[in-house]
Amino acid sequence: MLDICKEKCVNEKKVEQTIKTLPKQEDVSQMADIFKALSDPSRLKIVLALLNREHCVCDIAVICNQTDSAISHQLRILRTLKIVKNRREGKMLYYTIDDDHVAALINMSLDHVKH
Amino acid sequence: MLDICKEKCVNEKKVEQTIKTLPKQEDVSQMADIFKALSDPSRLKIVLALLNREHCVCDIAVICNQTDSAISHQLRILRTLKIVKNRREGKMLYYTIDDDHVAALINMSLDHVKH
DNA sequence: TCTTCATTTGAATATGTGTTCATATGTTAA
DNA sequence: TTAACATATGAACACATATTCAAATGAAGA
Repeated sequence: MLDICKEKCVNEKKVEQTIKTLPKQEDVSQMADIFKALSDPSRLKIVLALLNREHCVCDIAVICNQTDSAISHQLRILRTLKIVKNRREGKMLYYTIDDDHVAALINMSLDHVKH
Repeated sequence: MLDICKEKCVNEKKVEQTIKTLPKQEDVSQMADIFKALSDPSRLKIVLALLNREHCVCDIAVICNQTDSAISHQLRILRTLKIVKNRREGKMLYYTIDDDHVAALINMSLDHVKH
């Protein structure tokens, strides 16, 4: 399995030891998914807005200076990842954050930006 | 500026109040950059590996089951974002994490995955 | 019912991104 | 200098993704 390594510069012990510490590939993928959700500035801004309070789609559109449609597309992605949820009130849908860890993640990245 | 809103469903007060809470656009972009760096499973795996200990490029390649070249490309991105740094030892370059917040971010997302 | 309006959806397009392959650096030892 | 090797780089490709536009839902009121 690691035979090839012997002909290369690989330090097998270090490699094996680190491999043991890695989360399952499936967990790695899920972690990446969360980060990906927050990796687009438009989507991040939506989340930041909803972190302040609930908003309907067209309010978010104004806040983010984007089309209702564009916002709706992004909200669907966030909904699929269970980062946001919505409640209907008449014609309008009010969105809120549906994930406790998101706020913590974002605050941490804000810290990072502010050195 | 917000005149258009009066003809639409927008709640100006809520919108204005939320806009005040938003970080500067530049900060939002920088936050998104960090998340983007961790949003690719291959790149995330590299960071996870380096979180355990320093490794040279070809060790990382074995750990991640990828080409030296692919790893090198990803490391450049992580280097540019100052998430990793390297030190030379002979022919080899040993990479380590160069960012205190990254570990915290990752642990938080691990929590998230594990509910 | 019909109209209006908020939101969603789908297709199209333009732009971004990860990997591969071939080639270039730069270091060590002969 | 040369050869061998670890890593980096650039171009090319295939694939993902955000936004736009047009059209479809679905709710409320006339």
